[in-house]
Amino acid sequence: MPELPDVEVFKRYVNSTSLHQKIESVEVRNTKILGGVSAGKLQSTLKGRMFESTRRYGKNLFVELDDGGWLLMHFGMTGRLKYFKDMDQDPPHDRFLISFENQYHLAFDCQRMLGKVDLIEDLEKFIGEKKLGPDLLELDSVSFRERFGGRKGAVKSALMNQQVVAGVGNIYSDEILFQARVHPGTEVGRLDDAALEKLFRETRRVLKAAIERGADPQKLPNSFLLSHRREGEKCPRGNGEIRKIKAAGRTAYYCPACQPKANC
DNA sequence: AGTACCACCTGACGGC
DNA sequence: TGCCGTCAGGTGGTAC
Repeated sequence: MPELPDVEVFKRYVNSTSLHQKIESVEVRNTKILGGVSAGKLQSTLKGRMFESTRRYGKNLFVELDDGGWLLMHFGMTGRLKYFKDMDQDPPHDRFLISFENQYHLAFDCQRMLGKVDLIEDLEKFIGEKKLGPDLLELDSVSFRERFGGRKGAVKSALMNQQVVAGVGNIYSDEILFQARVHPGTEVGRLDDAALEKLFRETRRVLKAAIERGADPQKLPNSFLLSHRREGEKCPRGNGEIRKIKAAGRTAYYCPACQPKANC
């Protein structure tokens, strides 16, 4: 689940629940979700501190501590956050639990444990080391075209490559390509400036619409592919039947009628 | 530079 | 009911 829109929603969730309160305790329930930091270091660093602000870059969420430094959260495939008071509300796959002085808790729930929690000193350094491309909501259309220009390979692969542009994964790449009427296997080099411009606009429109609706698939417009990700399902534009293929190593859903393979 | 494949994990689902 | 293979929206490594 957690692509750019989801992580942006998590960021706003942290902003509205967890800032400016003293952290009373920290519990690491499964060390597999830790990045480079040890459980002890994480506990000693967070205890007694407060969260001051948040930042998102691609699919990464950073939470700033009141004495500098950042808590990094990456949600993998199944990560999410939950803020609650009574421990009977503790989510089922709570791997990392922060307890505040106000008796509320923030849980990092991560069923498949592919998410990561870590401590970061320098955001720019982190982004540089990961070689992340620009965040998809931060770059303009010129930079977008530059990032794609001269690349080889399939457009879906490029959209999902965090080193090209950061934030989009399998689900939203399908959505963007559907909205832009581009077949997922289209070679990037076959897209002219107009097509890249269209792709850029649809990327922004899709991501922003998803964020506005809390990244909840149920709340997205019916014109979106997202809730029709089943083979044989009718295309939301009424043009064809949704098909499932392997593209860029992932399962891609698309509408052959809206997204013809003609110019791949 | 790109791609294909595997690994990391748990859990849900369909077939038998 | 139970067992087994397959698959799932992410990332990173390796080999080609």
